[in-house]
Amino acid sequence: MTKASAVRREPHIRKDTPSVEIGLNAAIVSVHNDEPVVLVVRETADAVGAADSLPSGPFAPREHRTLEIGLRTWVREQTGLDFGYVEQLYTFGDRGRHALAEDREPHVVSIGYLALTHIESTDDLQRGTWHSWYQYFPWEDWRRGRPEILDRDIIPRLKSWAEMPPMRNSPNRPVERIDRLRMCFAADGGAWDEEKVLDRYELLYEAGLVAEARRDRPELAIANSDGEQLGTAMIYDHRRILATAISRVRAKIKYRPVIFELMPAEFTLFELQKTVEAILGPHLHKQNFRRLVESAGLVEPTGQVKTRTGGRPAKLFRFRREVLLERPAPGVRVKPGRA
Amino acid sequence: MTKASAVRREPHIRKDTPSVEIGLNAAIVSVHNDEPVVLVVRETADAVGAADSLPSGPFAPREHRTLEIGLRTWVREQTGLDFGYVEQLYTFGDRGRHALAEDREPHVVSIGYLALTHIESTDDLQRGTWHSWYQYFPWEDWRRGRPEILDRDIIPRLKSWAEMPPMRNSPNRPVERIDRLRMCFAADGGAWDEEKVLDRYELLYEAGLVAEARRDRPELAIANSDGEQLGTAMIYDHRRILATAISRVRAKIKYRPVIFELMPAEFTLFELQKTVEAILGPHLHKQNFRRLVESAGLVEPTGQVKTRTGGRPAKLFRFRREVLLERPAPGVRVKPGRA
DNA sequence: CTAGAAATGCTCATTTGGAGCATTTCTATG
DNA sequence: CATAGAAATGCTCCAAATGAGCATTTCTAG
Repeated sequence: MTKASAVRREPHIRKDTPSVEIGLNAAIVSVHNDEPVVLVVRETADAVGAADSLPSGPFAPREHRTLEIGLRTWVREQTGLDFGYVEQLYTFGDRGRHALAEDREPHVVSIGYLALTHIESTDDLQRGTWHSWYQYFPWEDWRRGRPEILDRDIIPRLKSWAEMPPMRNSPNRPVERIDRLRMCFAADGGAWDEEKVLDRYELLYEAGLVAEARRDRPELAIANSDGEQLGTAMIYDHRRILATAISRVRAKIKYRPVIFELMPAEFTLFELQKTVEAILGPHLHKQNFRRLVESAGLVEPTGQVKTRTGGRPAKLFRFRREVLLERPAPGVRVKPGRA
Repeated sequence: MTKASAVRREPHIRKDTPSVEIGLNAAIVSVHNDEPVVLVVRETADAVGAADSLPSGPFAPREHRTLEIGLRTWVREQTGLDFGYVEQLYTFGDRGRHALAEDREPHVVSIGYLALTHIESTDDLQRGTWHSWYQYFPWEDWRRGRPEILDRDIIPRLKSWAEMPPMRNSPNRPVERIDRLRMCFAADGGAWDEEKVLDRYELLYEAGLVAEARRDRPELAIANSDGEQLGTAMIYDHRRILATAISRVRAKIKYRPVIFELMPAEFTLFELQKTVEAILGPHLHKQNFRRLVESAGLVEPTGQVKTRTGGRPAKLFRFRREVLLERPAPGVRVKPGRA
């Protein structure tokens, strides 16, 4: 390979570049009744293979001044919802990976976004279908202890996949598979890391255990047709985008005060804790949680109290914005990997 | 706004969507002689307005099976370098933001990547131009204490920008500007957060203080033509991508063992510390750093020692891969915000 | 042989984080 | 009205992690 002499003069302007379409996809997350939920647009069920999808649409540079404006436009059109907080997650170049490989389809690159919102009104509730995110990822639901589906369905099937001789053309040696299984699913005694949602989904996809994998690589369907469905499938790569979203929120609330995007203006500390636990999984010591958020300066009392809590009235708090100016990375710094 | 009834049937396939070109850009980072460096492709200087750029090229879905393969292809072609570790950073929808707004140009969306590599040979050194990243961001260089450019040029000019009445059409109220200034640049007594590289660059861009802003919005050029250049400019949005890359590495080495991508196979703990300090800024207590990486299980001794270190010979260590299986988020957990 | 520079080993005071006991103050109920 | 039950809150204790610095060991240069 020659060196810098090979530099092309104008690498950015090529007339013969085939066109690419950009899809914008929003994982809109909220917490309702202590349940983490995501806004899905249900496709009509009369079509065969209909599946849930995230609000989404193509980026039209002439109409949308920025990617984010395009996203907000599509979401507003499809659900009527105006969300506040949004951040970009990731750009996937192979959505519905092999399924759309036919050369006549325009190649679609999809950009996933995470939006956080608080459901204020029943109106908000009816703007689409809010589904618990655990419907798509039942193995992530540790609220009632370690989910059975792990030891009953997932780990055994992944184990046999990991021990299988890797297919030709696959760069994965078996040792790597077994290691990834251990890392992602805490197979032998390791600690469960609640942030590895995406890694787990991608492992299941590679192993051909989620419906999307069988959809994209029909040759897998025969081998893995038995056994329980692992979560509800979604259209294209939307479940992967949702997995990315969950990973991101779970990581981010620890060093950015984004949890307050999910709260009303005033709340009790226990309500805040319940919301954090909805996102991360329930494992927080009540008194220590209180000490944590108060001493971090994340909240301040409003002076009001809330009665009919079932016990002693609780002080109401609000988010203390000044914390952003005081600390470099303010967030609910619960320790990772103890769900 | 109506609700879910407005859902479009096939939001992903629109024949009338204008074409978009995707640019792939690599910030290839290394550490050479304790200096953090990035691989730039220098444009010929004979053209007016020539500027440094990152290795980059358009994504061609027919030729490139994935985005990442496309990126590697362009980098190999332009520099001859094969890097190992790479991760996607962010997708920018408005590169060279207003400059290319002419409707006839194809709209370009650029995806930035971060690659980490160790410079093995002098051959690697000659594959392009390795520039210290502080050439582009002199205000990030705290190796000899707080950089003078901050108090001499940056903060005063940002202060007057923050106090200026916001332009019409701008949603920023002055109070927000002053707060962002405080957050990003630790204006009054706050702690400098070494991870906020991108935030600082974007603030300078908005304030019209970097050359790219004057290039994209010529009306700013008059107001801000005086004063020192703030760092070397780059083509399109490449400096923004580099800022994103620096932010990401600085954050990531704290919870992922990516620092070892920058190291040779064997190294002394002090060499490791120097590399970390090159990335983060120098502020580490030697003995505690050693305790940190050893007790975290990040490294293991090879049994060899390295002499001619200028003093007592140093034990050689290597990265201990098993740590990935043992800990959820292994990294050099130095405290944030103390550079 | 000696000074200087690094590498290494250890100690000590603080801070932070995990657990649990004890008290206070509501609501629901007989 | 008195009492049980449920939460909210206040505090204490202990162990682990972190920040600083002193002391020793073992090279190289001169």
